[in-house]
Amino acid sequence: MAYWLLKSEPSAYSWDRLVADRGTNWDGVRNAQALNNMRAMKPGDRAFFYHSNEGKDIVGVAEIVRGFYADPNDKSGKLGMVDVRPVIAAVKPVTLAQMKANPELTGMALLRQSRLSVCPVTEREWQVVCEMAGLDNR
DNA sequence: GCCAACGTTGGC
DNA sequence: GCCAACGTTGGC
Repeated sequence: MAYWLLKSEPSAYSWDRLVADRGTNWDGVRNAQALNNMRAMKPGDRAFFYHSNEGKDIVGVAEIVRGFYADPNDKSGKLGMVDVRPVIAAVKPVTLAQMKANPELTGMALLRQSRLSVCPVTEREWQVVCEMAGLDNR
């Protein structure tokens, strides 16, 4: 199983909305690198849900329930989406500042490439952040 | 194929 | 609101 991080501005689509919707199609991604990360996603993979701009914190864990598939509205054939569902909210949201301050997380893609909206997360990083979030390695 | 100009994201 | 760090576009 692989681990990921999905960014969303809460004003555009928040964790609360994901919970209320019980899941959503993660579409609208245009960046090539982010799309490549999405192509590598498989059902069962887990992803942190990160609020950008407002909050700047990881607020929950989501699960990939359907791997990458083409966006039917995209003529270029390059765009696509995955389906996600909420798993559990963070007991304690983990802020960007906290992650930056943790020496174990200096290599995190989120910190190295601030503009990448779909980031890979290593198993070690996943464990560390879960612990910070008050989630016992979920 | 290079690179300047421009647009976008997202932290501060 | 500003700006750094990208990505994209288009002229050459």
